[in-house]
Amino acid sequence: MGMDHTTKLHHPERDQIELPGVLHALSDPPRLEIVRQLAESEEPCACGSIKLGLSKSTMTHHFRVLRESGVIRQRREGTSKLTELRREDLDARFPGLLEAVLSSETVPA
Amino acid sequence: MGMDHTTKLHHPERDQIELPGVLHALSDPPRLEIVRQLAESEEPCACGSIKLGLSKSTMTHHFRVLRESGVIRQRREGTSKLTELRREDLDARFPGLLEAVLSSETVPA
DNA sequence: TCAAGGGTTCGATCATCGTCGTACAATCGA
DNA sequence: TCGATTGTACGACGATGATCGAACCCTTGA
Repeated sequence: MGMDHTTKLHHPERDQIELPGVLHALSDPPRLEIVRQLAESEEPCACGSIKLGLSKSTMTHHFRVLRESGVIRQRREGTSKLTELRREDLDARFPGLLEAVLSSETVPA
Repeated sequence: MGMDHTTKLHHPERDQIELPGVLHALSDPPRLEIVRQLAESEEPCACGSIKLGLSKSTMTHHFRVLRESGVIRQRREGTSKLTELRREDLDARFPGLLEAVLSSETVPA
């Protein structure tokens, strides 16, 4: 069976999550949409269940940006990869930020 | 005397302020610092009173990004230009966002 | 053992961005 | 009118970023 459940994926520690990095991660519409979908499901969500009409490699890129900035956490689960929002870490580090971002309209203009 | 007090500078209407644009504007450290300083003074502030060790043209660039994304408002006042945060518009559009951004540490790591 | 599903890596491409220096414009004070 | 102050416009340049296709890897199920 697989060892090392929280597989070798660079996740910053809570203290190392930087505001500019988070804001940059969230400033891209596809990534914002990913985050919204993760927020809605509230449960760890398979990477591939989020479809935005982008290629697989582009999705991998976006998930990496989100992960390395500290917005999401990912772990292997069998053949797929489970993704979830780092709500508690974000709330601890930047109180109110995630909620403010999530509560704004999806397609305002 | 000068006519047209709110001089010809593209400011988006409140309704047209977009979240990705705001997040992108705030994701750059120099711009974040500008916003913090504007928030501290709480009064319209001369462009040039904010010094970050960047060239004039770079500062102009950053002010434009902030203005066109709807984060700040600028108007001519004599020889200089007064800049202020669009607190009310931002709060109306994205409640809690500005406060969350401003209340986070300046140099955390 | 092998095939398939799910993700990653790599290189390429094209766009955007941050920064600068120089030149320019506009306003006010002397 | 002149000069000083203040900010803008214009390229330019290097860095970063978003996107893709193709090749590859890893796990599971047959």
